[in-house]
Order: sequence, then structure tokens, then C-alpha cells
Amino acid sequence: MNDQLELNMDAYLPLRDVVFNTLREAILRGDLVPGERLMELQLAAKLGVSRTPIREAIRMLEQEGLAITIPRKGAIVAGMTEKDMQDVLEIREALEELSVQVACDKITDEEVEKLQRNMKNFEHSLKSGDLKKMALADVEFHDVIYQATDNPKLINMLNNLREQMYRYRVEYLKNPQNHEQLLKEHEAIYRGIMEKDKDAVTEMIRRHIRNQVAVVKHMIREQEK
Amino acid sequence: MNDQLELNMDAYLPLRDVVFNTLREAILRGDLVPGERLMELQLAAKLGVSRTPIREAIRMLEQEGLAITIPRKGAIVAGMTEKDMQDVLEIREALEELSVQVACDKITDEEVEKLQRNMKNFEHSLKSGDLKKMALADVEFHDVIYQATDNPKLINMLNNLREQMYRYRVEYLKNPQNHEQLLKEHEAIYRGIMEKDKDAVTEMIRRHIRNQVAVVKHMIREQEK
DNA sequence: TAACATAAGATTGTATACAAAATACAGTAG
DNA sequence: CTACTGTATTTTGTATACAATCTTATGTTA
Repeated sequence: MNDQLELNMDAYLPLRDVVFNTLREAILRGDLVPGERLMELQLAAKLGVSRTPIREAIRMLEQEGLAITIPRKGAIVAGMTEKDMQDVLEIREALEELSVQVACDKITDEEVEKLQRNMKNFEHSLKSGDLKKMALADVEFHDVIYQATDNPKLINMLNNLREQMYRYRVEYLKNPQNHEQLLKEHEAIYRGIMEKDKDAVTEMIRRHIRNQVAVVKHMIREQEK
Repeated sequence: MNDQLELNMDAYLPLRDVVFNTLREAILRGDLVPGERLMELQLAAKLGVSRTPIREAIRMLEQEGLAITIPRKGAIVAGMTEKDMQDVLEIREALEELSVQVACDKITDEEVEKLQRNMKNFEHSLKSGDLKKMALADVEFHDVIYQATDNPKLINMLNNLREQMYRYRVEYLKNPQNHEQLLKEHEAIYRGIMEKDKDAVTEMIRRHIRNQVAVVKHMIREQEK
């Protein structure tokens, strides 16, 4: 059923990392759905490797919150209830606020320019109608801010939190009603950071996150049926 | 040299979890020092298990930031530079602030009572002079606040962040000069939460964290020599 | 038919075996 | 003495084998 599962052997990485990336993306894309069992032998056969790298990849997924394993019963893809999403967004709000505040202090002129470019790029992507492009452009916009914090651990956490809602993100972008709103918010965030107005930009990023809560929650409620 | 390494086989857990906990504690205690190599065969021999659970445990440590592995070269215990600590505390400050704010909204009367008990317990532990006791009582005090947030992901993150500075925590408590200060801060935090005064308690927890920064930084600087 | 016991099969847990890469080292040429 | 090269050793990467546990199916009894 999951015939999308295919190894990318380009890079000369240990198989555990290749398997980890493959499974991670499959989960985030929704090819592997919450609750689905991750059976070692089955995955090993499908990916053409032995159980060893599969097991190690599962340990890594586990620590990222993407899989849950019950000893001697096996691993399943972690689901996300409405409560889980609320919890994630609560944390994300705090850390996104932190990141824009730090960014106001540390961002360089080049990075501000890059932020502007990526904002415009996002605007273009909305017109293209290509969902993948939009999602990528959105990520790239926020990434400039993350990078500007110069705090690798924070960047890592934010990427992780964002990843957790990736499945719903694409759905969110499908609805053109959200586009104008998103664009306005990006512009306001950009302006705030450019002017290093911490209070304004904190308020903006807060709204930016909160606007996503209701929509994503609604989607989860649909899905849980 | 690390003869402290010993497996605790009480619980009926998969060996990977037992090994993970063992190594984690050894790292946090400082028995395994930053930069030290985690060699599979050596650890397997020392702990009396095969390489398989060792490798899986290392994958888990990696994801927690306690170990770093370079493909085909092996894993080493992750170190903490002054910059790393600063980064951790920056994040911790934001999440501790979040946790007290949420706690103000959600904490129950029983939990407030428990907070008071744990505060007094911490006070007693200071008088006892037992460092382990102090560290535990301190953890228990803050844990009440964490639990009150009713956000398991947040609790997990905060525990993880706190863990990262555990090695320095004990050193911090060794100096009696810090005791009175700590006690005052705990009292102020308790009072703020009891009165649900978000602004006050946010300010207090911020100070509580920041007071640790200078001291811990100093210790790292000593250690890096 | 329902409840249960039991055996067969499937799946995870752990150890081991073998392959590939990295490292250490000895010897040699310059 | 230094730099290099080839070899031996160590260490990690991956696959496989065997054991323990869990699941499922089957059949038996009430």
C-alpha cells in the first residue's frame, strides 16, 4: 500500500540515516498514517535493507516524536490529537516570539535583504498555485529569521515543531482564502524586523501562529472522524 | 576508568532502554566526560550486553543531544561550550516563562499546596547540606509547576533543557552563598503563582534563570582550561 | 454459540558473524 | 630524521541467526 516508499541512495550516508529520512518524510507527507504499524521485517523488505538500520532509524523517529514504540509490541506512527496540536502551538508561539526578538538584535543587513527577497518569493509562489512551492517559500521566509538567532538548538527545536504540523500545512495553503492574510502577516513581520521593533514583531508573530490554530484544529477534528 | 558504569536490571525493560538510561546518567553525572569516545565493543563488554542495544541507545542519546556521532568514526560524549549553555538558557528562559504563565491559569489548589510543601522541603534540604537532596528537592519544586501546565511536550522539553545543565547544577549548590538567594526566589515564585500574578511570576522566573547564567558560565570557563 | 486453552505463526529483542572503513604502526626511501 | 606506504588491528556498518514474546487461528468444552 505504501509504494511511495523508496530509498534515495545518492549520498554516501549510513543506511540508518537514509532510512530515517525516508520514513520521516513518509510520515510528514502522510504516506504513513498515524497508528500505522512500523514493522521491521516489512520495512526492511520494502527498502531492501536488513532490520538493523530499520531499528536504529525507529529509535531516532521515536526521539523526534514521530513514532511511538511499545516494548515487545513494536512501533507505530505517532498521531496528533487536537490537544497535541494545541500543546505544540503553545510551545511554538513562545519560541517563535523568542526567535523574532533575538533576530531583532542580531540580524544582519544581508539577512534583512534576504528576508525581503524570500517574502516576495512567497508572494510569487502564491500566484503560481503550486502548493509545494508555497510551502517551501514559506519555510524559507521563516528560516531567515531562525538563522538570524544564531542559536542552533533553538533552530533545531523550531524546525522540529514546524515539522510536526507539516501534514496540515499543505492543506492550509490549499485554501486561497488564507493567502492574503498570510501575505499581510509576512509583510508586517518583515517590517517589524527591519525596524527592529520588538514589541510589534512579537505581536505579529503571535497572531501569525494563532491564526493557524483554529484552521489546523478544524482539520484534525475532520480527520479524527 | 569508568568503573561506575553498571547496569540496573531491576525493571523488565528492553536492554536498549536500560543502556540508554545508564549512559545518560553517566554523562550527566560527569562519569563520561565530553569528548570521550563511546566505543560499542568496549561498552558492550563493560555492560555485559551485545553491540545491538548499545548502538540503539547511542541513537537515542544522539537525538537528545548528549552524544554526537560521526559516520564510520563513532560517537563521542557531547560537550557544552559557554555558547551552548547560553543558547540553552535562552530557550529555557522562554519556556520557563511560558510554563509559569500557563501554570497560573491551570494550577489546582492541591498543586499549590504541593508547591508550598516542596518549597519548604527545599529549604530543609539546604540546611541538611546533602547536595543530592538539594538537587532533588529543587527539581521537585519546579516539577510541580511543569506538571501544572498540562502540556507533556513542554514538560519533556523543560526536563531535557534542565538535564543539559545538570552537571553544573550540583556545583552551583555547593556554594552556600547561593542558598539564600535561591530560597528567596522560590518563595517569590510560589507567592506569584499562588496569587496568579502572571507578570510578577514571569519576572521572577526570569531572574531565577538569569542568576544561574553567570555562575554556570564561570564554571564552564574553568572547565575548558 | 461463547469462552477458553493451546498450538502455530508472526514479530520483536538480542547476539553474533562478516564486510567495509578508519586507525595505528612498522618499515623503508629520501 | 621525516615523509610516505603498505599492512595489521581496531572499530563501525550491515546482515543474519536464534530466542523470547505476542498475536492469531483453531479446536474443544460447557
